[in-house]
Amino acid sequence: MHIQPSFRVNRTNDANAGLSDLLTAMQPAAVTFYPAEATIYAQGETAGPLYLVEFGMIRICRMTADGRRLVCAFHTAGEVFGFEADGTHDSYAESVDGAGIRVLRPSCGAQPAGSLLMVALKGLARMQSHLMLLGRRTANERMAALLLDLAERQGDARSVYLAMPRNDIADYLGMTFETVSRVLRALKEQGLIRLRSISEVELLDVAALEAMTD
Amino acid sequence: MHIQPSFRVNRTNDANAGLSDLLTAMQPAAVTFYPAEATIYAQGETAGPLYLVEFGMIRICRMTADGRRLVCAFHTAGEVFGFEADGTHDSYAESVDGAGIRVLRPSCGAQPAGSLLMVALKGLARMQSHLMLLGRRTANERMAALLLDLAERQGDARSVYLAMPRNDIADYLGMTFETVSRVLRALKEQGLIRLRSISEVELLDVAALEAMTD
DNA sequence: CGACCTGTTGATTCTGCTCAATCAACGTGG
DNA sequence: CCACGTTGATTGAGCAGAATCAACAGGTCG
Repeated sequence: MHIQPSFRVNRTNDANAGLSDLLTAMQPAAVTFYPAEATIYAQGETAGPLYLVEFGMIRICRMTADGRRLVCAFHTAGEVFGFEADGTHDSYAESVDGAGIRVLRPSCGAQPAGSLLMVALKGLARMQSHLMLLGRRTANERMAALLLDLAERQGDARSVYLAMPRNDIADYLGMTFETVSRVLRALKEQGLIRLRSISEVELLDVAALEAMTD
Repeated sequence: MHIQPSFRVNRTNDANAGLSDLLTAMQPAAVTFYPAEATIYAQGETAGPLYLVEFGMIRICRMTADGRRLVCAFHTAGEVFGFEADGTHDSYAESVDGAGIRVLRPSCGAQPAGSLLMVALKGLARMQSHLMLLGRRTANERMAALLLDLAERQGDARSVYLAMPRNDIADYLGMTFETVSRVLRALKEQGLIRLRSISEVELLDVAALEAMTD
């Protein structure tokens, strides 16, 4: 069966596929700096533009009525966030460690829907993995998956920098920060990782970690 | 701040928003019938067209290497599935109870990216709720959320028909089918629901169920 | 009727949570 | 410089919710 270009997606599966198209279609605005813990948009706020991370780390969160929080996603340099199906944000975005954000305004003539779709589809794929993580994986497996994911995004297969505190990791992995501590210790005692510092993890056995995530 | 039409989304927030646009842009093919348990596409298969559910129910699944399954989504009449970020499906789709599916082929002249994006964004929103469900809700709350979701999609606020077996429900909610049974019993004993039959649930206290989901 | 499949229920185990103490790293102010 | 308070991380003890293991009931189909 044949598919149209609008369906077909870039075979070159680099992390920034579609991004260059998107940028040429947008008028890049200036970079705004958001200090640590600063809010980029709030839950319930009217949605509008998209945001491109230039540097630093961003978390997308949701909160239940009684205060339980889930971190839906972390975003680092080169990633786009701010999609919303209806007019309002049903999640909120905050800077984790101080981040530079560029607002993407659609330029008049261009039709960015194609590249937008591609970025949205990447988000879908990422979320599906996250779903599997939360629904069908143990605490150890979840941590292994996060470490490998971060390592890949940082372009370093051996060492991972944890820009976010334990609390954020816990809310991303669907557990408590105490369990995050314990799981890190467990992985350490299995010889899979080493804790260089509180926010620097050395991956000693990448193969074993990957075996835990599938 | 002003946003472009391509960003703006239909304010009339009916379930089928964007679908009519999509259908006019596509050449609707004939409806294919998939019997219960039939595979629509497999994990690892090359992705191509999109699929529109005409009747019946579809499940989108993922499987870990050691056989743990997660149902990422259920789709009923009027919903579109089959999106994939890269060229291959990293999930698989099956008919739950016998379903009619229409393959959507992009027509040559049209530019379906806009309506496609809208459908994809709806999928994103739905998945985010599912993430919260799996990450931060108890078994009872998860079941309440599913019941309300199905009731809304069936257009009936009082009664829900469960087209899928307990096993599918369990894998959608990230638990075991035994727990599904127990949770249904717990909700029944709390006077929130009534089990008309094995696959028919009457919602006795919608307000209380909604209070459990936020 | 018997085999089988789905669903329910019970008993027990176990993973991860709750509650709580401790510790290290900082920043502040006397 | 040191005492103090704060915050984030680690660790421990006990507990709870859901999983696992197992038995059993009800329906369907050969």
